[in-house]
Amino acid sequence: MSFSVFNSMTRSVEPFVPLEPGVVRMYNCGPTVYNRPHVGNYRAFLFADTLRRWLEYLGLRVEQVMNITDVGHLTDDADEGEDKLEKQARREKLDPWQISRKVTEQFFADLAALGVRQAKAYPKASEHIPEMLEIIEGLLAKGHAYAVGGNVYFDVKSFPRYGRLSGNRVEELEAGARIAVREDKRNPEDFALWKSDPAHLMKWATRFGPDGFPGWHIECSAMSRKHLGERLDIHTGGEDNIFPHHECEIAQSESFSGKPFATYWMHSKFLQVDGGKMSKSLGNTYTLDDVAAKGFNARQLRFALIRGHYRAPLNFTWESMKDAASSLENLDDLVVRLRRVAKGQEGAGQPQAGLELVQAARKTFEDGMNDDLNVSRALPGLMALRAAALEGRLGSAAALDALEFVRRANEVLGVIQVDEELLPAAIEALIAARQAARKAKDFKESDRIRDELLAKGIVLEDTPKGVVWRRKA
RNA sequence: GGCGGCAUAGCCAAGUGGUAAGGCGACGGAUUGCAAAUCCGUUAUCCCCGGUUCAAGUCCGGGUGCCGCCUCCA
Repeated sequence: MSFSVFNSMTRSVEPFVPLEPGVVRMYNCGPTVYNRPHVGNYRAFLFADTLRRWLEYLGLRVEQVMNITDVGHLTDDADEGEDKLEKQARREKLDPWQISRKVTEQFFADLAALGVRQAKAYPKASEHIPEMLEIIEGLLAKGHAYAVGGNVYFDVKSFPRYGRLSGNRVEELEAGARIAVREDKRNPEDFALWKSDPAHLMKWATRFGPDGFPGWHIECSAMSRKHLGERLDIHTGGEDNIFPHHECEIAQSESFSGKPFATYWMHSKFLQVDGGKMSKSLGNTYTLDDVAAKGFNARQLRFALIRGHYRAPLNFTWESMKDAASSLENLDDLVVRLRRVAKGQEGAGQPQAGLELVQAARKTFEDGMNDDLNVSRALPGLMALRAAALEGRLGSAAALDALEFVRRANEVLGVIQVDEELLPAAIEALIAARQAARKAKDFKESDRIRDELLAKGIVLEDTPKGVVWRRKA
């Protein structure tokens, strides 16, 4: 079975075939850095990371680029529309550049904590103004855009395919318009490539005027072109990006280059919280710190966010967070068990026993991931392996094979504790002291030591073959 | 009003028309110095109403509910 993905453009699952064999050029819509990202944002970024990791598992080289939008978007389309970065800057009494720098650093720190692999580049909108202007000039020259005063608009009527991605029809958009139409646009659905406003703080002087700044969509067209070329294999984003953002990107990029922009459009579903929407007013836009305050680490959050299918709504609750943590603990335990079987400390007598179970587990995992990154379908492969290990159906050679597989699977999941941890000598001594106390039937002392270890996060299990320890999640 | 997605056990969540994966939790039993872990067992008329079919969670029609977009929120 080969890798298939759901393409938002065709609304169907298609086999994934890169333009150039062996290489995938992928552009991920990144954050607007005016506010620290929250669990909802992480879901979208973890989806992109999982996709990249799966492509790498399949042996493809992934050229991944994620943009950092550090030029403020207007909060609305009216003339006095305020931009998010500038609004936040005023709130914090900083200038917008300081805000974007601060939030960008925070964003990278969060990604690192979540175990997200680094993209090839994280281009910033503010550093690609010339590239944007090049496209704008090109669109003007080709008659796809027009300048009015200090503003430049894309002429949507010049691009008949506009609306294909979102399924929106221009006529219907007009009917539903709720924003006062700017009088300088030829048509209400035209969107800005470049705007001018003397009151704007982040601005650049061009032939259109001294106080200009880019429209929202142009940055992605410019930066993807610069870092990945005119044609992309995959373009991702949250489902909210489909319209207008991606629709406009397609119009600009394809009108400019005359080539198809991205082959596959992939969008992740919004995260729900407590069965409803996540919003600042409800106070449920949790950050990594909020999650930590509830006693969960980033690894557990990563697992909670990737274990559902990226295209299905995922309901985030503290209970589901706890479930995920417990489930993950068992995956960690799987590795520990396999290691013991591989060392011959337990398991089936025949080293080769259960090799076919490992093969089946691998197939379950790969079939699931190949099916449009269906992590929920893939995970039972690992769980089945744990059951096999517990039931003593694996021999040492099979366990070794299984360990290898789990290690590889975790290159994709990025959540399992696969490396063997050695305990500090002081802890080892405590375990030995407890064993001595138990032998002497001094259970009061042995239980005291067990509690002491538990407080240090070490759980002891007395198996028929002796005591084993594991780290409490 | 227009476009799109979703609805499966207490909770999370798979499911390719052929008789409901997996996880978390709960309950009963075994095991244990007590626990933990583990083992055995129990835990779903698949949102509602019609229809197609030998057969529907899966297809079709109609409801209901939730989510997203409709000019700058992943």
